[in-house]
Amino acid sequence: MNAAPQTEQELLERALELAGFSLGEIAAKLGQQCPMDLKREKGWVGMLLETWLGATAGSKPVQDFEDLAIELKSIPISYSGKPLETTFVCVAPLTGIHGLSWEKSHIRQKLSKVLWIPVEGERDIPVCDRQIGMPLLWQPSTEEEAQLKADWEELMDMIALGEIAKINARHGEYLQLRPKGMNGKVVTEAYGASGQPIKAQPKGFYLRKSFTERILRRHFLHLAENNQDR
DNA sequence: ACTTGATCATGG
DNA sequence: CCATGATCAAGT
Repeated sequence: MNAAPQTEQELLERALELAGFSLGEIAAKLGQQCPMDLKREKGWVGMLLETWLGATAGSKPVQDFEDLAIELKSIPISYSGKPLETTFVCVAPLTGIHGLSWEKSHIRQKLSKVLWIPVEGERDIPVCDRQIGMPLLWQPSTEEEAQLKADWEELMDMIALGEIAKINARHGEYLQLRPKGMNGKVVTEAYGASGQPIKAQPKGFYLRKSFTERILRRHFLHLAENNQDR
């Protein structure tokens, strides 16, 4: 519905205007029905915000706001203000990874600039009543990027060595690999232990809650400090 | 209580 | 199948 924002400032202003509205109010403005729960429409909140803000990418493997190089992420928040879920970033490449570096990786590109929009996510709040929070435009600090890079290199080393069968969600301090697919039967091409092609379950990169919690806390604590001065 | 592994919808 | 958008729910 809404046209793509032309500048970062315009995108931020639109996101700021969303704060305080409920998902049901925004859905109504878009002529959409609000689902009773998210069991069968897990991406509904993210799609709603994309539509409202004028995201352009669709299902292309680029940032939501390609021209602005900004990725949009909604993040479900608990009553205590902490993330209720990990954050999916992108699928992990399992083949053709020879010579791939963090600097050239898809995930680094996606995380280079993210507009986080917190949304109430407790299941006892009806979806239509859940309120949208203050947006946060984030770029990884030097430390954060180093942490992500370290995890990424550990995980990608396992993939490159054909150890995909050994990978589980326990690897990686801030970035983890988890199954990504319609169900456990979906398979894709990967490398086996001796370099031979094998079939494996597709994997996705997810940010652990401890990482996103720190992003949110740092930002909103900073705001609180600034407000004390006024 | 919390995380891991599984699952759902949609479009190309 | 691959990509996007994620949350559910079993297991520990």
